[in-house]
Amino acid sequence: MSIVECHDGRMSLRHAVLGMLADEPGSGYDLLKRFERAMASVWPATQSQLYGELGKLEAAGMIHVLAEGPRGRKEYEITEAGLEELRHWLVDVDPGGPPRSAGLLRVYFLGSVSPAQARGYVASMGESARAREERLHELEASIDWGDDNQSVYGRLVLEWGKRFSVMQREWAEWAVKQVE
Amino acid sequence: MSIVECHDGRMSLRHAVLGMLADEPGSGYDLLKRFERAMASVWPATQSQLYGELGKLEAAGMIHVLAEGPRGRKEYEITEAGLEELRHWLVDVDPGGPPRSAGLLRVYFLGSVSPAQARGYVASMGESARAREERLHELEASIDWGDDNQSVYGRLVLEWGKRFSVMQREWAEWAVKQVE
DNA sequence: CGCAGACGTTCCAATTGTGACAGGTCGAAA
DNA sequence: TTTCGACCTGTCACAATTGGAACGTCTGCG
Repeated sequence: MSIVECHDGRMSLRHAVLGMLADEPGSGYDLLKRFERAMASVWPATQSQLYGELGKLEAAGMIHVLAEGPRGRKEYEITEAGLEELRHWLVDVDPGGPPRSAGLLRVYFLGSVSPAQARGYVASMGESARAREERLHELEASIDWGDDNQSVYGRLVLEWGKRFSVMQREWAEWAVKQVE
Repeated sequence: MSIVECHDGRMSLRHAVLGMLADEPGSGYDLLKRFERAMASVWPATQSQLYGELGKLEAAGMIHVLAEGPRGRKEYEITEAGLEELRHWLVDVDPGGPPRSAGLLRVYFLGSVSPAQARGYVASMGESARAREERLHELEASIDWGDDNQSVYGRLVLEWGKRFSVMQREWAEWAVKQVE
């Protein structure tokens, strides 16, 4: 049982960090910013988690300190072992079904409130989907897309978000009519 | 600060339990079965969680023991306070954006593996979506839908699942072409 | 009878996520 | 010069989630 245990269960944060560092080295602070900017809607992370993970990853030899900056800044770089772990995670599939959704859970129980309230709730789901749709369109327009990997795969994720939002909005419109 | 604190943060399991009991009284074991059958893909729960929540909910006065059965079986029923809490949760909206998705997270980092592998991964996402699509269609056919609340709102959730699966499959088909 | 298997509850240990807090360094503007 | 905001690292306590083990009770069956 080596340090690189095969905890095949979740812990995707670890891989999120590895993935960001695989793209480009950076400090914990950098990663925090990158998480906020690019992945807030896919995999939010707090500072506590990030620094904790960085410490564990370094101990496990998956990343190492590339350089130290002004204020104790530690710039991390992914190691060969880290890259291997990342690829292993990416290839050994089984993303495990759709994740839990508090929004949908609520729909199950809408029988406990009045039809009018239920309709209101579903409508608000549609509205928030529409708002997300707009935000994503703006985001798309504000980024200058290149041909690098990050652009290609980032575009894939963005497109997914757009399609998801459209689906949710259309579903909500349909659902409002059903609750009558 | 009453027992019914306003921990507005998550903890949807509590409300999932309340929702199930609002629909129909039952024991922990019953709920476990119902969770497996109806909500496995929306909000999975384990026995540890269920029994724990039941204890806390009883202590908080949101449910009470309706009857005791053969093997120490305790059949719970939701109380007025519990119903109120459930409705409060349903109405005080803000479901909080789309949840984290390990599947999408991976897409971000596909630049770390070969295009062929990336294409393979995206294709597998499409395939699993297609499989889910089929399962849901079978599920739909196997249920005899009535006009009760459970049927109406259950149908809404099912439809959401179907649309989600279709979206994901179509996205995957599109994405495979992009990775070239 | 004896026992497999469903029923039913309870406890525990480990991991992960959240939010607040504590502290230190640097650059630039007032 | 002082002060402020951005930078940068870390720790703590708590809640939520997961997974498994332990343990007793009833029912049906050979």
